[in-house]
Amino acid sequence: MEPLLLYPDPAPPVLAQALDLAGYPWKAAGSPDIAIKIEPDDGWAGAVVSAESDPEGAFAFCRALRKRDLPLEPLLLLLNAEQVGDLELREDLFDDFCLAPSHPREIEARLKHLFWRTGRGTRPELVEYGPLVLNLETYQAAIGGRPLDLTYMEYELLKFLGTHPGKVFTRETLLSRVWGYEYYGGARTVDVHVRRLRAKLGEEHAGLISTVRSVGYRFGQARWGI
Amino acid sequence: MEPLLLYPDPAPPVLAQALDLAGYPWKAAGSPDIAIKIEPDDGWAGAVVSAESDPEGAFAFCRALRKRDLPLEPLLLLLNAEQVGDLELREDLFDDFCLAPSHPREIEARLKHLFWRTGRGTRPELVEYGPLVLNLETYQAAIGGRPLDLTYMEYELLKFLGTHPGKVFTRETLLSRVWGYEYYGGARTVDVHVRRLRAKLGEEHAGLISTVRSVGYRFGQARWGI
DNA sequence: GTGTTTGTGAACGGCGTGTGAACGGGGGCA
DNA sequence: TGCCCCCGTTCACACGCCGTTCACAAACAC
Repeated sequence: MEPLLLYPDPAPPVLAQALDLAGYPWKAAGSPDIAIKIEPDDGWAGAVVSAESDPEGAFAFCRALRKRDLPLEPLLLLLNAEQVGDLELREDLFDDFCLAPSHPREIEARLKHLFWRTGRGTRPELVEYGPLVLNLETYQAAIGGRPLDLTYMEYELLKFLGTHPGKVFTRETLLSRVWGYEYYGGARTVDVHVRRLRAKLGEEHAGLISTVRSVGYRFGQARWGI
Repeated sequence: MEPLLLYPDPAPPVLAQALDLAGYPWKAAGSPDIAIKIEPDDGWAGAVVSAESDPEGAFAFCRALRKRDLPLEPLLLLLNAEQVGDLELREDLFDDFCLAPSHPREIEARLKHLFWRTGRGTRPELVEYGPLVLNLETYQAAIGGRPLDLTYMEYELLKFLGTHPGKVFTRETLLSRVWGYEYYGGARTVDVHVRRLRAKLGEEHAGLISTVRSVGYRFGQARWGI
């Protein structure tokens, strides 16, 4: 996804943190000239402008973005509560605004709605580990760009393992976490599913799931930290 | 100026006070039926819906307003901070939202911006995906240029799926989002509608709706980017 | 070498889904 | 007011996928 353009530079820590949390890439610029200079080839996904510390500069920044050949949108404006009056007669400079103290989830929700409005759709929720990608919204998986045709339980198992890379799980743990707490089946069921997963991952990536003898299974490389 | 439509009835005191302060006339209604009954000849200027006390009812109210021949807009939604997550998959139900405790001046500013925005028509009237085209204004559908003769529920289902291409929905989700929250019917109803949709789409395009076993249905192909 | 643990192939059976058909309520029309 | 058609809903049944289990072979530990 293309990055969001932020103002000012450095961006307000709360804003940067909120965007990182929501998974939006971003770059900050302190002036329209710099924004052009660091603009990616694919352009900006949108802009988030904070008018909290320097209102004049912020509005000038917005105006510059709107005057481009391809007006930058969507544009989200961050304000202090006392600055609401400043919005008057500046309706064309922004698409939505957010009042401080702005909660990260409000910023995220506003960006989401803005992207939906402008027809760009939202980003899919992905689980990634090396060449493996799981799309949680579409229930599809791919390894090295090749789509995987997984059954429901295979997908659920791989999703669980993929969200806890490096960690070793016993069969009992997997049964309770993936199959459900009330599950009373044989532990060998896990083995069979792991085998089928390895087969579908292909010889090249079968090693992504490793066996820890007398314990259980591990996805990805062992972690030595944390 | 035409009045704003408020929900619920009686309207939250803070909201009523904010609108009075800003000089917006308004009327409150507790249900879509009442809203129609007390609607002025010139129609509503817009709506402000509070989801703070009764989220279920509020969203149902929004949906009813959007399903009218002339969808009511703009629609401003008032929420508690914890309800932000509820906005997911409901992007089409509102044009802007405002988090409690909402300051009167924020509500005023948002209404002002909404009116400025909607003066220029921002809501999409077409839903397109590949060969499929849905005209939201005329309630007509076409696939590959060939008109589709869809019933009301078929159209609503296809519209919902078509506005979220690639995403998998459970039958329960579809029932609540397309049929309505208060719906308590069998999940197999969805199956039958999907079957009829596939039949009307024709053998060539029946694959547009794919079954995800043990989960639900997906429209169109998965998106791996953006 | 022996015992335990895991990989492998195959078969069973349940459950989720597709399919055809029928019911029944609501709206249009006479 | 009565009729009839449309359409949303529900039911019964069949099919096939897929989760589960088993028996046996292979690998590893001691």
